[in-house]
Amino acid sequence: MSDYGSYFKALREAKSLTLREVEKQTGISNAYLSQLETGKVKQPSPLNLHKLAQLYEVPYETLMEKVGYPVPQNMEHLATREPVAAHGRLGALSDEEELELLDYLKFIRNRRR
Amino acid sequence: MSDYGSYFKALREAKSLTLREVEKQTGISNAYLSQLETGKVKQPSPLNLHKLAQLYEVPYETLMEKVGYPVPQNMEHLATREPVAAHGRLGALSDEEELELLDYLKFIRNRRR
DNA sequence: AAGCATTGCTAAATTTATCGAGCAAAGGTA
DNA sequence: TACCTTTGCTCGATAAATTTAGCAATGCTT
Repeated sequence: MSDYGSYFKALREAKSLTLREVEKQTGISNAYLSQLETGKVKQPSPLNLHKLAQLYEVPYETLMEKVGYPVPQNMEHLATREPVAAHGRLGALSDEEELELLDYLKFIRNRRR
Repeated sequence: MSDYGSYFKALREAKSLTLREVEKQTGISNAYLSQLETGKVKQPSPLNLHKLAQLYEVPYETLMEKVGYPVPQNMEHLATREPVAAHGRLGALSDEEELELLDYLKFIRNRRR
C-alpha cells in the first residue's frame, strides 16, 4: 500500500510523543493514528493532516503532498495565472462580458433608491 | 447539512455545462456531482475539488475553503473574497450582487444558441 | 513475582465518498 | 401524437475514513 506511514511515525517520534498523547492533542484516535503510521490509510482528511502538521510543526502543504493531494500553487503561480478575474464565482471574463456586467451592476445598484 | 452545493451548481451553470459534460471533463460521476450540488456531500476529496477548480477556472484554495478544509496559511487571503474585489472594473461585490451577476452572466452566454 | 499502567496494534462497527443503473420530466423531431 | 434524447436525480452497492473496544507485550512498582 501507500508508504508514507513511516514518515508520520518519524515525525511523532521526533517529538517523543506517544500515540495516545497525539490523540489528546489532536482528537484523532490512537487507533487511527496507528493505522496511518503502518500504511493502512490512503488519504487522511485534510483536517486531520492540518492538526498533525500543527502538532508536528511541519507545513500543512508538506503533509498534503506526502499523501498525494494536489497542493495549492504558491503565490508566484497565482499571481501570474491568467486573470485575477478568475476568482470568486464569476470566473474568467472576456472584456466584453466584463463591460456588460459592469453596466448591469450599475443597474442593480440604482434599481431601488 | 452543509450548503455549499448551490455554489458548485452556480459555477457549473456559469459555464453552461451539464452534469454529464462535467462528468466527461473531470471523470466524476454525474450522480455524485448531483449530490454535491444538492448538499448531500460533506467533504469531497481534494482531488475532485482540484479537478472542478480547473474546469470551473476558480482557485483550488477557494473550493477547499468552501467545503471547510483548512487552507494553507500563506494562501488564506487569496482564497477569500478579496480577489473578487480585485476584479478589474467590477470592484468589490456583495454576495447578492455577485450571485445576480452570475445569473446575468449565464444569460449573456446563452443569449445566442 | 504480582499487580497495574502504558503502548502499539487489530477487529468490528459506523459514517462518508463515490459509482453504476435506472427513472421521470422536458425537448426536440418525425 | 409517438419516439428518441437529454438532464437532473435517487437508490443501492462498494470502498475507504475514522471510531470504539479490547488484546498482548512491555515496563514500573511494591
